[in-house]
Amino acid sequence: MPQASEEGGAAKGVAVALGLVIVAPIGNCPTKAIALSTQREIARRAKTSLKTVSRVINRDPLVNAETRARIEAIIAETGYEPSQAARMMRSQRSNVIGFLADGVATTTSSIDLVRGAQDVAWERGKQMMLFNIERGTQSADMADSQLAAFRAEAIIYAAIFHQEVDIAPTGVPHVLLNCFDKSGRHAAVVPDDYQLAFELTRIIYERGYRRPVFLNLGTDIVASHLRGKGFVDAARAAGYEASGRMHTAVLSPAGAPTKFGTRAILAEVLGADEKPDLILCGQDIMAMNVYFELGELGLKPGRDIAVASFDNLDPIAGLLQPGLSTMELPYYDMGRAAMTLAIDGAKEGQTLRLKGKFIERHSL
Amino acid sequence: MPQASEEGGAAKGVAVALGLVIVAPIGNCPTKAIALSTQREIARRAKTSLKTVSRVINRDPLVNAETRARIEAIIAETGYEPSQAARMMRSQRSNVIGFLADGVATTTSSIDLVRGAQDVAWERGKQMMLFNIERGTQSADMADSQLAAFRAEAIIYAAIFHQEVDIAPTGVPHVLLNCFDKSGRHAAVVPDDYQLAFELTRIIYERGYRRPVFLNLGTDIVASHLRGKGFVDAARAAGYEASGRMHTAVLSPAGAPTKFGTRAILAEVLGADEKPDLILCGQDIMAMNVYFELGELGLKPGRDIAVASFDNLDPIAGLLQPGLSTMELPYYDMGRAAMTLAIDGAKEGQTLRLKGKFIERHSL
DNA sequence: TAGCAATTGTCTCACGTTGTCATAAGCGGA
DNA sequence: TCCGCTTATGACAACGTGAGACAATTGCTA
Repeated sequence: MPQASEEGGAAKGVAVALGLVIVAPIGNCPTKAIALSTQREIARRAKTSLKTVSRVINRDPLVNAETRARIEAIIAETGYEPSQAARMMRSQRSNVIGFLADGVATTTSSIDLVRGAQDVAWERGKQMMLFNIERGTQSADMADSQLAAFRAEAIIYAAIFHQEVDIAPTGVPHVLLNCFDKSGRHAAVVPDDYQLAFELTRIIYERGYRRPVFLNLGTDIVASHLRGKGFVDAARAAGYEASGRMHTAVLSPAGAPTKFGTRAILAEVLGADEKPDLILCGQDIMAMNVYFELGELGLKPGRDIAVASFDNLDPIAGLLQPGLSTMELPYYDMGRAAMTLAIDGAKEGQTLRLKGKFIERHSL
Repeated sequence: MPQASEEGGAAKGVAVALGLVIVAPIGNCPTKAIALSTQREIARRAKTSLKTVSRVINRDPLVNAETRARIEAIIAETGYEPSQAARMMRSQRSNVIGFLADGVATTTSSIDLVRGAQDVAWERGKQMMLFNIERGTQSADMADSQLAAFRAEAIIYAAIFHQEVDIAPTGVPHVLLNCFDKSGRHAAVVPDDYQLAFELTRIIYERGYRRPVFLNLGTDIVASHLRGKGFVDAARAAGYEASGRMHTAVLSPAGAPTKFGTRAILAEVLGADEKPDLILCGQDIMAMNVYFELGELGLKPGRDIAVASFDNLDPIAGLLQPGLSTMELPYYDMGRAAMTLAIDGAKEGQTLRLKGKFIERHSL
């Protein structure tokens, strides 16, 4: 901590010197009672037996209402919580579900994967243990060890973008989130990228746009292929051929820092005879880039040319001017679905594809 | 005695044979061995005692090298991990540090708070249990209960922006992260907002800018006050009076969806006799807004007028065109510092202020 | 008075691990 | 042969919880 500057006035040196002495009065917390450690202690205070306390905690009906109330009062007063460690020992069930977030937590929208999973875990009385890892590094091994040490009952493995992964099966069932295993060894929850693109394209044609250009993600991206298909199919369903209207607008390989090729593509398509009436971007960040590049060309999104996208990335999509109309990826529901599969069990290789939602703003 | 009978005599071969027969259909996973459950089981396979296995696992030197190798081989082969639950029971130490992220995880940069804390936890052999909560809701109570059930040794409470909070003391020590308690009941780790603004302003004047305008955050924001002071002080240190150059550019109260008042302020200051040569924004998102509004006024940031900001928000700061020069908030180091305090203990009311770093791009 | 239900308590065990203490084997010296 | 010592290993208890078996007590009814 080289950058730290410390506060605390003149007492600093003294306090450090007296560290041990100062520790003693820490327990003097006036607002809340001291947390008691055991049921035995509760029983002692309630002047009853250990077994009766156990009965109350485990909702055994064979307890007198008055006794139950007395014990519950003491439990509430002392803030006692049964020891998870002891419960895990006794019951031989950990109730722990691991969540390995592979780089996930560095983007805002995929936080919703975590939130969805955690909400379900709470609803179902499970403990979710979350680890931010990077695949192939020490962090992944450490997370695995810790989950093994806690005897996790299932593990959710979440990827940062929709991709294929190779996760070796172990003793505990895995659920792949935002990724899948080609061999079908694990259950998976992924966004329905085909549907996302089909639905957005349907809306685009329905609103009268006829010359959309799709600036798609890199060809090594799973979503890219699926969305391209959805785009073309929806156009055909509307009676138009759009297969020539797709461009690859991400130059960097998957996982590397993003390099967009939007500038050159925009120059080309905007210079053509038949000018596009809409730019469909593979992701909101690309759309932001396109906003700037259109601005430099003197074009205002939403007025001179429409823009649409995928992600609904908070807070960018809402803060762009005009607000970006975009297909929201169903991350929260995906998180919920993955945790549900993890708890209830899934058929081997079962894959859930979740639909997205169109978020309307003013760029379309 | 039951161990002795299992180990000895003619039953041995049979037991092993049966063992293989039984194990085979259970663990039909070809890639990795079956995870065994207990040290007793390891001992049985190694034909040794429970205690000797325990010694090997706990690096007790009083074990014959040959015996150690034999046991370690079996442990490696089976992928055995000691049960945390049992260890917690036996040692009466949980090694668990709670991390309550109050809305934190919904912004990218503050993920670094989590990363920093988790890295230190790993380095120190602690288990960090992370909960995304919202203060005052059920989620906060549930997280508290779970941490109590796991007998967490300390709790880190992280806020989404630098603010004062009121956390009642409980039995376990708290470390406040990105927030503080006015009464000084808890240790705290916060960004040194005064330094951030002072340093950025110093650089601004050093580069020859003389008419900066500071579009500060809302007046109810702690950082706002501190940065305003740093701004004015640094200007004075450079020989200029800047107290009249500050505006409040966030109209919404803290925590509510952001409403910027930048448009009106820009119109005013750009219409004045003495036009500003630099717009200093309170946060990168505001800077993004300012980019758009300057664009609509026909001004290009970095060319016609400089822009600087606070946050280094990924990926916005790098993707704006031109890239945004901004003061990075030291979230990763703050997370590390908070976990260090949580593990090693902190003086009551101790406050750590961490300095930020200037990230140079092309808007300045 | 016996019989019964409701309530509470006693006692025991098991979960997996590890600290304490005890035991066993080997070996040199008296 | 015995003692003292080292090295290696094993037996046992206890952490907090929850469950079963069963006894004890009270109050009520047949």
